[in-house]
Amino acid sequence: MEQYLAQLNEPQREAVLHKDGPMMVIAGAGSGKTRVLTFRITYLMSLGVDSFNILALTFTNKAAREMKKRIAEIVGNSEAKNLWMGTFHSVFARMLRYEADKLGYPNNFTIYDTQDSQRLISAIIKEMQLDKDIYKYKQVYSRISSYKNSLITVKAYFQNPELIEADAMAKRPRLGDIYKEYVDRCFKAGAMDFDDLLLKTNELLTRFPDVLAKYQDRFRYILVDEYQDTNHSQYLIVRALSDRFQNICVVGDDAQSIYAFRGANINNILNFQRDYDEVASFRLEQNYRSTKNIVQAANSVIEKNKTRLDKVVWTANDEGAPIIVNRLVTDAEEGRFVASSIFETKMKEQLLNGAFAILYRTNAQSRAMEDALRKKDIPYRIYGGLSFYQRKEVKDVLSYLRLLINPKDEEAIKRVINYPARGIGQTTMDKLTIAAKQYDRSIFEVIEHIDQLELGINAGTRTKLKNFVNMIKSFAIMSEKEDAFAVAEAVTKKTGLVQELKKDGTPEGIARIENIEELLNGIRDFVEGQQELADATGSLAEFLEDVALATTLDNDTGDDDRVSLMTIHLAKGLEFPYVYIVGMEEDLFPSAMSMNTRSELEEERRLFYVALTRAEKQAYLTYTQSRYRWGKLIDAEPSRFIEEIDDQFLMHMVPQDDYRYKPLIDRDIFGEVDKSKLRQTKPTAGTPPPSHRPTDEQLRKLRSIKPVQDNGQGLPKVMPISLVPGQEVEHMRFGKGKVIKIDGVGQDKKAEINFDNGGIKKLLLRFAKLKVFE
DNA sequence: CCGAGGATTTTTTTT
DNA sequence: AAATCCTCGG
Repeated sequence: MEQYLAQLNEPQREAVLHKDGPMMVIAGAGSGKTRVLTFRITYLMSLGVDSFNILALTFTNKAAREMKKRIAEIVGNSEAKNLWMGTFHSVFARMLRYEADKLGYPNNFTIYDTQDSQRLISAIIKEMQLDKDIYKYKQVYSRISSYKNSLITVKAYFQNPELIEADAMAKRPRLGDIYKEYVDRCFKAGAMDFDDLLLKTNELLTRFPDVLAKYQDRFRYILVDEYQDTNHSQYLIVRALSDRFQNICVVGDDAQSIYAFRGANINNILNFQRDYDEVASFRLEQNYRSTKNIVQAANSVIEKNKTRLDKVVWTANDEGAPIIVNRLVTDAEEGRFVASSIFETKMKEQLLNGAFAILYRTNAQSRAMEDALRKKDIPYRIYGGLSFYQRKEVKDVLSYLRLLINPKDEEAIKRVINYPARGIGQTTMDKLTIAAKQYDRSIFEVIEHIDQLELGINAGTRTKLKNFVNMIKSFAIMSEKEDAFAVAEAVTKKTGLVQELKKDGTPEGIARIENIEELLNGIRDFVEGQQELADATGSLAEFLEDVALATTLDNDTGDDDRVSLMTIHLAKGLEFPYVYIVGMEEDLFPSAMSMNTRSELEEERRLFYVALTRAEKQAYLTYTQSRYRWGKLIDAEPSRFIEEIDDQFLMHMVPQDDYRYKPLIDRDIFGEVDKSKLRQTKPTAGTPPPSHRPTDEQLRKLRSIKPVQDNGQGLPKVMPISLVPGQEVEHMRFGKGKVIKIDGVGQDKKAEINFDNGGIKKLLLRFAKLKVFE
């Protein structure tokens, strides 16, 4: 053990050696928190803590796998295997499988992914004959999702007049009814959506004290990584499980909280010390990842946020090069610049492609980068976007497999009952859906009894339906004897799925066949790989669960050398020597959707902080003057975040003044850049952030910034603002102002506001996110 | 019931 | 620009 402890710095060591009781580790970017977590777990085991009693919750399954591997190297594989480690979703899905019957679910329950959920909601809206322009399925979905993450069940919803009122005000009075129907349908289909995995875990632990006691006793030591990104539902699970032994260790960085949009509540980490008694708190502030320049630049950005814990990240690393900022004319040119810059650097420094990452705010930005990289023959890999398992052809095969495991799976049957086409159309499906509702059975069961029912379906179609059901049943029988791979292969052959694609003959069709083959290979690997593990059976059900909960990063084999392309969200926790942050433009980053409230803007800023701190040696920021958006050329302005970086850490490749009117300076963006033309911006006055370990005096000063309570979290968006004339308000764009009058009702409620420096404006309250002064 | 072709909409981020 | 939805003729 000593040899491992010697690898740690003082605060890291303290965090590892703290044994019992609640503890919080505030870990700055690049401060070695994974190392602390790993060593802490091995340390606990070295003290005799049984690996069965340790639960570690990570952000991706890949992170869990890697940590497990490293622990296995120290304590041996057989011990490491017993650790419960994974994402919240996968760990509790596993737990729910054991306990499903208590909640009335089959233990082979299906996990609906976002697409399944949205399709179901879409269908419900249609069935209820609601206006789809008012009840947009995506909005309804995210609404329901945020209810679930706040533990607002259907029952709780209908008991809460404020929520009902809020939805009614938003012209969606039937939202509660949709919610109810959605939950019922999921239940009947034996399906849980992503949010259910957490919600039902909460339900399980609350309703069954004996179950709670069992898991409390089992998980004596709980560690949670990326705690700043947990939502209320996750928070309650952790609270409940750690309640008995109080051995709860949370690790996180409030400055890297970037998932509020899916319910993450930054207050979970800000209030941790209030939630538990006698919290031991540790701060990891030394960054081992990046150059001084990058660390300080990032600090200068995050300082602009009001809501944060006191923490000063510093590094003993080299000064490093300034961050290079470049302006390009279009997004295509931006791509060419990045590609040629990567090419040059790679040649000059003799680097692998893996040393480079291109990060962007939205997935749509990857295209321009891809095109440029492909032209230069630079291998790359895109993470995120549409995942492999969500591609149509792959999902079709998976739907067949899901159906034979759980015939009640409504989304699966709707997807494949007529693909490949077998003469079962919408009319028939409508009849079946109505019958299923009427008899309170699944569609599959209705078809099984089709001859006893009078559904107005003609004999020919009935035969087709029965054939379909029999085919699925034959697969189910087969799966009792054969392994997952054999079954999957039979499915692709017997359903005529592959023939259908072969017939098509287009390049897309061929690519789709290849994807299906890849899926089959994946299943084979799974079957062969998993059977070595004691508790894994390599069953089809298990494979499907893995697939449903796989994060995009999880599938990364990393065995070939490529440039990485991904959104900044996905890049959290990763690091690369060279990082290109592209699309540094207003309305793109920060996103146009996130500039209405301070808390949203602060989240964007944290996102930028995350992006910058991914870089070890060199960061590049690029922006364009115009870019294609929705197929149209849009003018762009440089992001405010560029200005927020202290100038001394930047190097602009293009002069900043009069950029709109002057033609580009004489340089070849495809190749050489005339270095004499580069301008290092003059250092500005003011206190630069500490470049080496700060003195105590400096620390005290810097830490005197108090965290501000943020109330822009969780559900408050739901609440309509009630304004009266005379009230003082603040608007993100227009600043402070006074309300003159209010008119309109509900959705159309408008306020006339006199802004101090914007004049009189009429704003729809539904859109204008105003801050009200008391 | 099926598919082609046109109209419409979409972009924030993801387990 | 691309994906999805919708309509209409066969």
